[in-house]
Amino acid sequence: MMGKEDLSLSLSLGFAQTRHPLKLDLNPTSSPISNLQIFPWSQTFVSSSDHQNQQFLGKIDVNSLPSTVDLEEETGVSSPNSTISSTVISGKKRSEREGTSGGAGDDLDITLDRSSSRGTSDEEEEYGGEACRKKLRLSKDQSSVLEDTFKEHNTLNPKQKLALAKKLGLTARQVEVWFQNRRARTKLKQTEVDCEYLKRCVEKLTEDNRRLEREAAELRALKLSPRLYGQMSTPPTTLHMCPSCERVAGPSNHNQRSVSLSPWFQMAHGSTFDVMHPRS
DNA sequence: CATCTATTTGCTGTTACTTCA
DNA sequence: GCTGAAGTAACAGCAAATAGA
Repeated sequence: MMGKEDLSLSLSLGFAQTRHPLKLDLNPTSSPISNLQIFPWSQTFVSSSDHQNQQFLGKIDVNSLPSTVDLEEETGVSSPNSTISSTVISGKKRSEREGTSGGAGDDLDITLDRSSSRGTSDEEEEYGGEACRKKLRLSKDQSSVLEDTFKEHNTLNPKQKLALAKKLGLTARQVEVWFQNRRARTKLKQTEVDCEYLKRCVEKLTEDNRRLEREAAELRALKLSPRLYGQMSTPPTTLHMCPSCERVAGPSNHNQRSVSLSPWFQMAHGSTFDVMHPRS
């Protein structure tokens, strides 16, 4: 079984979704998320000849396509070292749809891929003619290899999928499902991290807002006091807000993070006021 | 070249099973 | 042994990309 620690190892904003990229760039320079590991393989590999694929090929020989025995595995014979139980299948729409597919691709193994483990005739025979949904538990070794492979590539091309399935004694469909679920878990974990970060941002902004409102009220009170206002060497109107960046700045230090304030303000609040890192 | 259709692939949400406290 | 929660394998449905007609 895989713990949360395992998941956290693989968190990445670079989660490769080529069609639905996760675009959440909250703060590229200071976000805690930026500390998370960005995998070098986050770009999806499509061609079997690219570099990442070759790295993968170094571990698994994808050129040796599954034998006849492997094809039999594809039809639902599960790993001998896996725990198997069965239950009545919930639905077969996809199986029916995909079971009729095939023939268009030049790689039969790949074409058969999605129709495997979906209540084929072999499977039905194995479970007494009743369509069954097998729920197996992957062994530690299988999970470990899958996890290692996922760390290198979070998607697999058909050849890699088949090779990995062969290596693990699983069906290509099982490998595909595992990777789908693994990507989903990664994304969920990342969403949780992003959510926590946004929460902290909201809390900080809320606090900043409160503090600024307090300070504005104090400034208004000071301005209404004729004695204090008359002693000011610089009128409070020397504070400006930049219309573009909306930062408060003095007359000569536009866009600086630490803003020098008028003496009357320093009296009340100290020497400087950091716009981005106000004192709490 | 534009359009249509079939196929593939990944994502999301759900279901069902396993494990564990 | 029972139970609920958490984890996860397997699935359905959908959308987007792609290839071929």
